[in-house]
Amino acid sequence: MLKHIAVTEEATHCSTCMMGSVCLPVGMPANEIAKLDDLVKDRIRLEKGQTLYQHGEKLDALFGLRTGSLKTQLDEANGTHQITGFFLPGEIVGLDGMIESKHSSTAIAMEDSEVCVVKLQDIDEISRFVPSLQQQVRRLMSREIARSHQVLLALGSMRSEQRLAAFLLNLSQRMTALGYSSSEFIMRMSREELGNYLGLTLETVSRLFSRFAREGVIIVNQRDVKIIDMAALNELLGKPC
Amino acid sequence: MLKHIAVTEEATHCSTCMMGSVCLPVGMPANEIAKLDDLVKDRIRLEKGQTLYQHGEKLDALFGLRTGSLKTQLDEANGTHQITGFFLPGEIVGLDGMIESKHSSTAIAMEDSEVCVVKLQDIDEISRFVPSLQQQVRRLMSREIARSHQVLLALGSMRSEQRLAAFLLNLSQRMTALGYSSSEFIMRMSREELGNYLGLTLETVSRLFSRFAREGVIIVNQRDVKIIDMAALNELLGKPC
DNA sequence: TAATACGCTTGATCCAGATCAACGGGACTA
DNA sequence: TAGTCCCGTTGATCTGGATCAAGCGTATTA
Repeated sequence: MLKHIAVTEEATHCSTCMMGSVCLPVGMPANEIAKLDDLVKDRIRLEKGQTLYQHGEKLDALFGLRTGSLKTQLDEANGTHQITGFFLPGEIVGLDGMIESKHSSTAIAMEDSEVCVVKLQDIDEISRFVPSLQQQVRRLMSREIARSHQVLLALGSMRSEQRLAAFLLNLSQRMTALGYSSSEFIMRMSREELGNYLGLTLETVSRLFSRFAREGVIIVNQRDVKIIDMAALNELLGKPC
Repeated sequence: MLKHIAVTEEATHCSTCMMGSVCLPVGMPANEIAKLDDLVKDRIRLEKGQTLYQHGEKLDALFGLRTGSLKTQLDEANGTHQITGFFLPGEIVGLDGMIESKHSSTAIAMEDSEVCVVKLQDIDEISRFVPSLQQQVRRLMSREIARSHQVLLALGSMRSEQRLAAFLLNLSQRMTALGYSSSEFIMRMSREELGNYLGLTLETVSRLFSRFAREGVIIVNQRDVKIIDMAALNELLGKPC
């Protein structure tokens, strides 16, 4: 059962939330953000491994990740699954599959996490007074599409080492946006989860980490990664450094 | 230069368009669709190979494909590209990358085509009087995300034969929605384009077509495909027939 | 403290699909 | 009518990453 928390304290309003600079309101005019206080009436606390929503469930809200990390995955008929995304604080989960008002994927907490619940109904309501909100939702959905396409690019036309390099660089950027170090971070996912996401086996992922470390590009200690040679990773992707 | 056509005739209004059942208005209440007449003020005729929009260009409209077919692709630094989607009549192009109001991909006509131009500005305008329009746009974007995730599933965890099977079944469904035969259709893309999309080489795609034909699952004649044994394709995907 | 489990690493081997190569057929051109 | 181009097919060979297998370190439990 999901653990709901009524939002009463000041700190949890969008206008005063620490995450405002990266979360749902990002890029909105300040005077409009101030009007978003009624957007989040509810939060949910998730334990590691707990499911936020499941494929087929009714969708009536988006979720802004406050703390922790989530993964989304498509469950297949044969019992396997494909991970479609890893989410960090400030990122919005649940944008996929509003078709028929049903979720098209499953979202699972990779560690103890907390999400803000944003009812679609409230979005429509508040949009009347905050014109930029609709555009904001469009922008966020568009970002999700673009993100998917980037993964598609990786899976469709990159070799294993390039996929991992692209992943590490992407994670690095997102950590920076959160105010963390761009070169040193802890990955919340297992080798298996990462392999699944990147279309590789866990063994290949493990070997790649070892190889990158041997070549002095990174330092790895289990899930703790330190990027030593950012340029080398970029070079792998054929990008000018 | 893109060829614009002012919309004056009755036939091109959304409320009376033949494509209404599959295009942007799909699923909207009839009385609301009637109010969409000012949504499309402009159409564009594209010749085969012509570019509708390019990565980085300003985005201020969505495009409803009226006739023909398009592909979207991400262009890479090294000159290669990854095709991210094939679009049939009634489908909406341009949903990706409204971030920073810039297109994140390139859209190219695979044959002579025609698109309806839907200005974002007009969507916002008309939404005031047609509440369901915003939800509709969300639904369409969500469908695009779900679609990307399906491709991601194919690229990430299917073998080559499964990818082609999934593609053929998907195409079959979409042709049905358009009122065409579900079992016989012409593919507008080359083996190379299909290979690119599916993360395979053109040779592998060609061999798969030959093999499916040899096994009596399909009949292929260049780009003309006839599905003989739909169940066999479903079986390849591990789905109950 | 040992025992079991889980996640990660590393080695050996295998194979699906890539790559290299040749050819064939239809469409367009001169 | 031959010539050229483009696209698709098919064969031979190669290889990146999968698969199979063993062992290791750390965390959890008894």
